[in-house]
Amino acid sequence: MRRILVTSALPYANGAIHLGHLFEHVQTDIWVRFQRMMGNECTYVCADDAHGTATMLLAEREGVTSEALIERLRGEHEADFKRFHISHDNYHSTHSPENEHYSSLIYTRLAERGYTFTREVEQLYDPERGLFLADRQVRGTCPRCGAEDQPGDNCDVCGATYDAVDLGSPRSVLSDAEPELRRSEHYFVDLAKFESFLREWTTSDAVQPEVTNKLAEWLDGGLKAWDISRDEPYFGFPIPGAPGKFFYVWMDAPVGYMASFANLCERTEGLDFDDFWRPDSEAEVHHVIGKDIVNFHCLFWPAVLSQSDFRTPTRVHVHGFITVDGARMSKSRGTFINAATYLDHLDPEYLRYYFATKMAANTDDMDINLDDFVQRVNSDLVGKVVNIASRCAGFIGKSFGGTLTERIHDEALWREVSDARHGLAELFERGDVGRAVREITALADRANRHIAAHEPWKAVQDPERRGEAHEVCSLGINVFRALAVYLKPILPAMAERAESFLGVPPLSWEDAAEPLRGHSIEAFQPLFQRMDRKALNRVVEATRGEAKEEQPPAGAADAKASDSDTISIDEFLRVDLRVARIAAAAPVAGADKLLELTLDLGDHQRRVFSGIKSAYDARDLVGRHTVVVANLAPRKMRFGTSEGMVLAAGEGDKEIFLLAPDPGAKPGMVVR
RNA sequence: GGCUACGUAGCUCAGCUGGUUAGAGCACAGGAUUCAUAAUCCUGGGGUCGGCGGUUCAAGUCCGCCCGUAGCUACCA
Repeated sequence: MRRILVTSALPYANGAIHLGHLFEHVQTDIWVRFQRMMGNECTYVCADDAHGTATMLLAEREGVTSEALIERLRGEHEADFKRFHISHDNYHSTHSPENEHYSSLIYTRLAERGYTFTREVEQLYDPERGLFLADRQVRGTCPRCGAEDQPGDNCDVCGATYDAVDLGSPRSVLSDAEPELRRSEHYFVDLAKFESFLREWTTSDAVQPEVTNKLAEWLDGGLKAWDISRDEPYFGFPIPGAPGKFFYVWMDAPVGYMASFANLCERTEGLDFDDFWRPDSEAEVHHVIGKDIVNFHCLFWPAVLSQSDFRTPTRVHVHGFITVDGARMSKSRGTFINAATYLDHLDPEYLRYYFATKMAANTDDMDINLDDFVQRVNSDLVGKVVNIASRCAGFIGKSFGGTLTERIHDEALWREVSDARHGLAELFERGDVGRAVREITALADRANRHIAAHEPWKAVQDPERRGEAHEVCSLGINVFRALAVYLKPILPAMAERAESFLGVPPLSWEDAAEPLRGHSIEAFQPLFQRMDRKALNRVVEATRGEAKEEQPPAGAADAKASDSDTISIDEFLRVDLRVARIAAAAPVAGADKLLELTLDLGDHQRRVFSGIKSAYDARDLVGRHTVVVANLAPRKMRFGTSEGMVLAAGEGDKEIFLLAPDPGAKPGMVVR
């Protein structure tokens, strides 16, 4: 028997559980339930990630203490996961005594052994709020492309990466105050000292190959020291022996896995913390995470564990991200769906099943397609799998006294279904659940074909073929039972209903090895309802509603798409057309169709990229007047941001004719 | 900008180390059937495998460039 500890990434305590969290926890839960069905001891723990500036500020905005906020969210998160049948053995918090203990212990051991040091750091400080600002809490002008109001770590417009101190005219997002540069002593983990260990660990089978590649990038670039301290005020744990300094949230977050487990051990007979976490432990530790946090889990975390007398993870399972209908989840599109909103309208197992069809062992992103979602659930689960039980149970009940035959009608078919348990177990083990689901539905197809070919509804009328009808339907029930075994990690509630229909104790994986013979079953009750597309639409609508509540001032006419071919005068007037004088024009290095135009709009100048190079020479344009769409949303282009569009006629290439007002028009004049 | 991945039928995806006419499910069309939750079975149409170029007897598969998407880029978590 394997002894396994499994974790999902800790949801952050600043919002509700949504589809993204659910995907990860369902994925983990399927693996965990599979391991348990195989007879392994599998413990699954998680916790809320409670610390950091973001929680602190959110609590402040809500007028509650950080402790009250995180306790409320922890309760909500735990309840949401429960309703999705996520079988956490413990759902703890990183703001716990156990976590403080282990975080301090790990830090102290690293410090004693010379793996930490301190250094003065210059950082922007908000004088009004009295705290140091993270890069994301500062906005200003991009030092590379000059775009205004960009975050302090990288530019949304040109993609440049920089430090917040390099921003032009910086502002604190908390107070709008101008930040000051202040010095402060920070604590670091000297990651460079772990390089040879990490080279080995990251190329072991603890991570997927593509993750090894990604990690090689950091290793090859040279590991920088990891800043693990933050100055007060900060919601977190004080660093021992360092007044006013707190552990950075990412220092204690992974320790939260240990802490949650320790908390569980304290009240669980036979579960011993050290059995799992001592360096030579033979138990397994598996982390399931998204690809955005591999550096924390595959560099920092194994590094600190390796030198603080703890074992390193057996395996880190990295998954990709989900998009909905081809786009990132978005509140305004109604696709940033919260667990609670979903549960108001739909059965959690629909989503568990659909997620399962998408799961693979790689780090590819996966798309949640709402139409596909409904189709897969209805045609695969209800139309194929459950249908087998549904179409056979009636005959068994009405014509054969509710008892299955001793004999198996088609040994070859049964063997095929039964033997599939070996291959399917391998697929579940390595996380290739999508492929497992495809194989399971293929088995359901086989059974439906077999039933159709032997026509029990006709055979049952014929005294000579009555026995055959009984055998065919009995085999159908047995196939269904095996499929229920295979689907049980994905659909635990459906499996439970199947167990009571079949009159059997909880199914384990090896139950698929042998069929039921001469066994009595209960009357059939629908095991799974078809999914209603309208209910899914209501989820999307409700999510949009939540978005509106949160951001009332959103432009009302904004998203309104007109069905008609004509537009109203009001719609036309929303287009702000202005006369502009071309103050400067230059080709763009590296672009073969673009000219960079500097336009004078009377009271200000702006930069516009225009695809007119094929028809105009830059020098001929300077001084000309033309017409520009002045309120077009700025467009991020490879060479910078275009702040408008000049109007021209023609098909392109040499056939481009720039619009020009008659003489007398002045820059900035409104065009109607 | 750099890095790691991904881009195959309307949709979701399979195609291992390059090897006969590129596959599946769903959707769609036609037929069969009626036991079953408008379920099932049979047949069929549908793809210049993101684009261009290269290596090779042979490329969806290898190489280069380009386009698009996602994540990362170490102080958002």
